[in-house]
Amino acid sequence: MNRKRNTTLKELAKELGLSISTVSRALNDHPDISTETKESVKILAAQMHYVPNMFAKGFRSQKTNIIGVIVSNITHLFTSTILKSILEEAEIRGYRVIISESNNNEAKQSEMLTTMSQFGVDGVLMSLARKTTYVDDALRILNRMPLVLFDKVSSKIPCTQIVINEEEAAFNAVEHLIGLGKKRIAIMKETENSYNSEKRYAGYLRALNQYGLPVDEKIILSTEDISLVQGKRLANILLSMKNRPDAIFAITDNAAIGAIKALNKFKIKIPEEIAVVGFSNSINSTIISPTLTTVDQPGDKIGRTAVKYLIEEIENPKNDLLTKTVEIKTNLVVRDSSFKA
Amino acid sequence: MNRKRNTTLKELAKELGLSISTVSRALNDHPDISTETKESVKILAAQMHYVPNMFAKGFRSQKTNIIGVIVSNITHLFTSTILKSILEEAEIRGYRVIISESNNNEAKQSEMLTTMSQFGVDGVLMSLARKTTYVDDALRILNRMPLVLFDKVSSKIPCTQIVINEEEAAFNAVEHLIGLGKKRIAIMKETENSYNSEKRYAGYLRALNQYGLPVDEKIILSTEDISLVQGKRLANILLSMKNRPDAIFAITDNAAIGAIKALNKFKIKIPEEIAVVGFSNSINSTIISPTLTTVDQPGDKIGRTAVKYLIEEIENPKNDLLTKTVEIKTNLVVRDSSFKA
DNA sequence: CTGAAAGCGCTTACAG
DNA sequence: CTGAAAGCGCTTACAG
Repeated sequence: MNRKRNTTLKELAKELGLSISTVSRALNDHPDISTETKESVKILAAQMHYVPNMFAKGFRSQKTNIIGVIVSNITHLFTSTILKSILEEAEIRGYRVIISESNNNEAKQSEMLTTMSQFGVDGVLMSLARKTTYVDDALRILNRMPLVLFDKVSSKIPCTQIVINEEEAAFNAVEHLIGLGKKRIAIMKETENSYNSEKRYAGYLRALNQYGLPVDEKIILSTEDISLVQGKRLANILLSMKNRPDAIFAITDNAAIGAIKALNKFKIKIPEEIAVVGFSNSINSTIISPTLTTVDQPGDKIGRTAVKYLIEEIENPKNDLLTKTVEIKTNLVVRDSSFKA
Repeated sequence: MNRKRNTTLKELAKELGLSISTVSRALNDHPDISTETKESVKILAAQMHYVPNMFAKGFRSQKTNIIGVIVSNITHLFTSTILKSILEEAEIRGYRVIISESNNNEAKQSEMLTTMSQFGVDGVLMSLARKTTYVDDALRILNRMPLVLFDKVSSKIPCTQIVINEEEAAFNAVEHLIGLGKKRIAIMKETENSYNSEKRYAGYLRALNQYGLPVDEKIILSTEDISLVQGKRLANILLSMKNRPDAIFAITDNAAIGAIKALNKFKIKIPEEIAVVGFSNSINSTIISPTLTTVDQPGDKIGRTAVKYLIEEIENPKNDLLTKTVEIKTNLVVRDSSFKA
């Protein structure tokens, strides 16, 4: 079949008996052009369904109005919520978005950065792949365009970073458990020292210290992949102890839900015998029984803030490299898994 | 700060004392160029971190290798699963992806189509906004580039459409309930006649007919927004009947889960008194208690298939407009909400 | 085997 | 108020 080509400035110009320059200016509301000319040009443009070719435009002006976004896994609700707000906020500000997934693969992530650069995006938003150690590509990108990190960040990359108040959020969660009278609070965290896991662990320790509770290594559990299955497994370990904990703080909802499933199986009363608190406020936290107390991370706000800072840097390139860290406040959502009946 | 610009062919050419043409050809492995020249060009290109400017390239060749994707809501797991596979499959085939959300807003959807066209994407993948009636913009796009619809489709748009076997899937689900000995099966569906809801309803009716069960309008419930809350509400209506159903087929997992929550509240035994089957195999279906029997929609396969057909049409534009409908098979996942103990 | 030149669709400094 | 011309970075038919 024969595809129609898009209408071009040239065709409009020919049709109107004007020059391409004039048509271009008329469409862009240049003050030099007379109102009547503008009028007639716009009418014909609408009639012929003229849409400017953004490639030509961006190519010419060295500005594409495209933002590149790199995340590890788009199917995580937290991630897709952030993406949704990025799409919305970017669109409001006149930018389009190209999304890539690294799948937590560092090599892939580097490759995506290169691709972004090929496409001449005006800036990049990125949440780092787990265990990212090689940051040279990110640094090279940073030399060419603004880069803003969010959620999974790294101090090795001197750029604006948008995070939640991880430490404080964890502190609040544990403090809440202490407020319920819990004295032996286990934690389920990640083995490797991801930014997020480390901060949450720090908040846990601070809460115990501040309220004079002993820190017991035996109930500080770590796992590589902090998933539902691992939550179950770790909960079973806790249940097998003579000196069981009376509360569990899991640094992800999935692990917390796995723990609840394990506790339910053994008919442990939640929260009376063991209270459980998660982190993320995923949908599942309202589906599980009992419903899960958890930290709500405002993905929406994270996305919008990241876009705001990135576009600010794109449009005001005068600023020097700034390593600003922006903390977004979270909220503890108390539900049945920790509610003192 | 001073951003570095990307290295260009011109710079490479100057450095090497070659013409731009030769450098371009060397990089593209043109047969005319000598091995040594290619070698030296490629070495310098790597050293100087040369990345081709895709804008210039696409602009010149009238091919961007970008696919536009329009979905209604990226945060639905089913949608993000499809998107994930679209990203993967497109990348394998050398395409990048621009994603837009319509938020089920028809005007927004039209706008997105125009934007896609502005960016000169090579083709568009789209899942229609609910209640889409105005298809002129889609038809215009179709005149300019290949368009493939998936999931939410419309017979008004003559293009390749990727769907699941909605009718058969619903038939199988209801047949399964009948196999358990259920004789009075309620359905929760959508008020408006979306493609998906209609097909599932048709499957429901066919199963009842085929097994000689009466169709009772009173237990055929419709709602505009087939959500968890609505599922609860409709379940309460069913429970208030003198002649209660012994099974519920909800055309979405959310509604099914809402129903289960309502039944749990009234201590109705699931599946003995009332069995429940949903549709989607969302994560929640394994979190709810009892776990939910549901139709697994292979989002992954839908995405890959859509990309495959679209790129096929992009790269072989000779084919005439073809209204092919591709059906992806689904699977009934039987869990506790319908398992005869 | 290599180069000069045109051109993709647009914007914009320059000239009138 | 309008137009001719250059140029963004690349590819490719044409010439040698």
